[in-house]
Amino acid sequence: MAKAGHNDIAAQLRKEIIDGQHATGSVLPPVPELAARFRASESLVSIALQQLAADGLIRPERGRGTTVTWIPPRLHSPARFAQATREGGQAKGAFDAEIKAIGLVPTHEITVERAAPPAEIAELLGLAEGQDCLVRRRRLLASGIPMVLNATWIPWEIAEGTVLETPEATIVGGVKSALSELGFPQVAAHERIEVRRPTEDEVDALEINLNRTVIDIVHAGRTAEGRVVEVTAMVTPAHYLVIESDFPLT
Amino acid sequence: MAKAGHNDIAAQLRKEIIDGQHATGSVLPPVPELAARFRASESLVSIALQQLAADGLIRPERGRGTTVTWIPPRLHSPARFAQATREGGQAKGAFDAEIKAIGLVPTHEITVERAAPPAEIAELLGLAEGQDCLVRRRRLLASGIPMVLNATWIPWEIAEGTVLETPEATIVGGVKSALSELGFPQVAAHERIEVRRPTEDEVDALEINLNRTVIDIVHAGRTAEGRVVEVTAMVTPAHYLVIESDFPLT
DNA sequence: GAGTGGTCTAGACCACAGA
DNA sequence: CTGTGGTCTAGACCACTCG
Repeated sequence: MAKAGHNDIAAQLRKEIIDGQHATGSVLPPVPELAARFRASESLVSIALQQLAADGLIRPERGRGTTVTWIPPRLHSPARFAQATREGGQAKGAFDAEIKAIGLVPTHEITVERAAPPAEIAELLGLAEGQDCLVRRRRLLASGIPMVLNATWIPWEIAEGTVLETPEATIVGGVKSALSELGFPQVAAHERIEVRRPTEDEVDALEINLNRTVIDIVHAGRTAEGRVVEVTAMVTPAHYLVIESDFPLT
Repeated sequence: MAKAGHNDIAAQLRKEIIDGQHATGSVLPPVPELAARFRASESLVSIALQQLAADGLIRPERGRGTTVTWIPPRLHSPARFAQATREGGQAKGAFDAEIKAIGLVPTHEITVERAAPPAEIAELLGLAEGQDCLVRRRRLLASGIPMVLNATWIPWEIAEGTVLETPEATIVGGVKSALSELGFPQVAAHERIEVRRPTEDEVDALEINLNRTVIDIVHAGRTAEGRVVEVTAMVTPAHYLVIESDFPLT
């Protein structure tokens, strides 16, 4: 291997990982070994590894080594995230299927709690200060690698004492169906997609590098009367998602 | 200023820039000065500056200094990129208005040429190998800072000899209206949104850091017969864009 | 304790812009 | 020629994991 800069080292390793020479879950050679291979200092190799970590290809851990965390084909929402959440059961099923298809093991963590929504969510829901929500939080993982953070906020007065409080398992038909049966059928939705740096909480929950970018999708569903009865916020590391949609032109 | 790590230095400078202590277009203090201020080595400051450059807040240039390139409020597409391109004239106007509103000067570069589409575009347009397109490329800048790269591909057999070949100025009513008048009214569109690392060409054209992420939106408009007559690819550095959309739930 | 990655420094050297 | 940022090194030191 000829003398290389940190961009070259990163590019070469990136290529090798994507080409499958380092399987997801395997451990890269230690830094001193890579340094020898590329005839570069260990500092240089470290910088290259940080770059790959920012892309989500690897996860270096002190004392343990550098694990490959690349998820080969991108997770994509064939129709659109909206459509996926529309049918809760299927959304879970779709995630499971996509992860299984690439040979990884999908897992889910679901928590349900009562909490005050952040200002942005409260505004979308038209809630005043002090009005709580039911929050359904989900964390989706592929073979232990966190891939998606998902939080659905529903006004407490709507959700209290209903099936929505069920934490375990997926609500059959999804949150939107459940809300519909409770008398709040949704007819339209608004979505806001943003690409940004992760918050500290997201860095922890998604176990990602500080320099990774995330996609933040905020989805608000409203009834025929115009009331927003559900806001779902999804955060996922940027390179995991391709969004596709079809729509009519007027 | 207490002793700081590179993340601290980057965070502090980021805060100062966003708070307006360093105006867009101004030049940051030189590296040795910042190093003294933060009681850190120059190498450390360099790393911090690279981090900010990857976020698009600054553009360090050898010999010249480090220019602040932050665009304060985010450029956002109120309805959706699709809607903006639908009305070409207005899209240009909307960009101009948003840039002017934050005190910067919008400029445009438009080129029109005949070229072979890349494989992905050709497939969307249903073109065989060797069939050319008319390409209308636009580069939108705010006070000299490139913000958007835009390429519209139209099959040559449709565009040849029409108003679409007009390079200067915006086609009144936009490309979609022009196509409609040529007998190809569009009734629906497909969009694919992806967040990724920039290509080398994009790094040059957008004058961005290698580590910056870009948003890539590919928009395909089709007629009632199902023929795709126009594909528009838009690339913009990630933090410049917030996408919003409204749609019905069925 | 040995080996992992993470951070930082001091300094060398380079590429480039501008007076 | 001076000052700018960019890259790289060698090595010190640290935090962590695992046997």
